[in-house]
Amino acid sequence: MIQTTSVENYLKTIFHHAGIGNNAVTTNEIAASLGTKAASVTEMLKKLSAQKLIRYKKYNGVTLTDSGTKQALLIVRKHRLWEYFLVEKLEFSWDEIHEVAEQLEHIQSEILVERLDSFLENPKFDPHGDPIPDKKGIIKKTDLQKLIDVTEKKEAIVNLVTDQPELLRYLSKIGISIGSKLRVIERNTFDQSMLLLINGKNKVQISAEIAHNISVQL
Amino acid sequence: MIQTTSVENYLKTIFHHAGIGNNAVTTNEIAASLGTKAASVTEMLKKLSAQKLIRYKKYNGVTLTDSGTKQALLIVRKHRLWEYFLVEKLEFSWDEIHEVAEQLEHIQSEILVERLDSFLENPKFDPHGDPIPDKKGIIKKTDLQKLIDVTEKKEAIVNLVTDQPELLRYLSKIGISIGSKLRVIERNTFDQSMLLLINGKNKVQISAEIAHNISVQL
DNA sequence: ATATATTTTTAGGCAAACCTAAATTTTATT
DNA sequence: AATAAAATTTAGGTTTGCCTAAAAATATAT
Ligand SMILES: [Mn+2]
Ligand SMILES: [Mn+2]
Ligand SMILES: [Mn+2]
Ligand SMILES: [Mn+2]
Repeated sequence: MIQTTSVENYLKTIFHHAGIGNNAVTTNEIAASLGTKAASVTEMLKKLSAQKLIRYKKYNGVTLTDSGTKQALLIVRKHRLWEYFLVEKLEFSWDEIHEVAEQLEHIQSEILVERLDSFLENPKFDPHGDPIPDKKGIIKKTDLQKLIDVTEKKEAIVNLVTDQPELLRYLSKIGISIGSKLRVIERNTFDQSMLLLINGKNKVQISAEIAHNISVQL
Repeated sequence: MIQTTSVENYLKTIFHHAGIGNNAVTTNEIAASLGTKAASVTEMLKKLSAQKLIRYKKYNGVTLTDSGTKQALLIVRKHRLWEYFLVEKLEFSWDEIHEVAEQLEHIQSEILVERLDSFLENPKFDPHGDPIPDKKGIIKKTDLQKLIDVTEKKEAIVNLVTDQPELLRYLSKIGISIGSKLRVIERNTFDQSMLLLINGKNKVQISAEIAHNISVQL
């Protein structure tokens, strides 16, 4: 079944908020995430439920069904493939791509997705380090840990950052990108901020807020 | 001003039907072209007119204003750039691209269009031979003539074909593509059908209907 | 010139997706 | 357990873009 852009955005939002455990997602979370009001969300949840894309019991939040998950994964696949395309082929920077990918992810054409995937040589991660689901919706999972949890003196490689333009521009400014080698020189126990050595060159102090949005591999 | 997909499709349709002279386009023509009803068109014409995208006087058809033309040209530019991309980069065939381009043409991002144009190395014609307007909306005009008007014994190069999937598949089947060299061996004066020699190799008989949809350069 | 046919517009409705305000249910606090 | 607060749902509207049926205007044919 072909869905409207709106339905696709609801599915994607529920998918992202449910996390790996497919936990129940609340009406308010969805509303906040989509920039709509709770009343509008309730209305849409009834429609999604009628289509068996979600399990919905009044006042109890929602979970995606297998069908809903499958559709959400396809949208995520398209979003991330397009982001990869924009960076690798069209020379966009990583903070410019999300908004455009939000539009491109809704283009309906199976052949387009598969040809794009081939053209890009089947990338496994998007420019922010998020895994790209394969045609069947399977996501490669890597074991990452948040930079905020890395102990003093340890070294780590940046593998994933949160896709938020402001954060991304800031990271670019201080010289952090996917693949950067970080050494945690010092952790401030008061505010959780940390002093980093980036690629063995520059020392930079980052807030806990920033450290929460960077994931690394030791 | 950002327009809805629907408004963009109306502008594009009016643009295509108005032709080079910016002739008035009728309500029924638009309805037929968009697969909507005349009543819906009338309603939309009022909105376009209120936005000064068209000149509209009841019962008199419409013409695009400069602003309307400019917007239509941008959509046409995007449509044709995406078609070029699909064929040249993603290995689509010329009959598979129109529907996808109908969706892609509505992606709103100026930077995307310009980066795509650069990535494709500023193509001047799409896969059917239609000229791609440049950033300013300027279209390269070539002097072509319809194959139906080519006199017996003459040779001509195929430069443009109508973007209709069924026609395109048929042309592929009989070996006609952009750049093919055609010799008009014989014209049937009864039904206007013609016998062609394609690239000096194959002889093929085509109907007047087909000949109307091929344009050539002598 | 009048009658007929065609085109276009108007009037009244519908579905999708949003909204605000009010009612209801659930959760948290005393 | 009763009350207050927060979350969710319901009720009633709005806008966009479509529809059918009827009315009005224009074009065509006798
Ligand atoms: Mn993104
Ligand atoms: Mn989206
Ligand atoms: Mn096309
Ligand atoms: Mn379109």
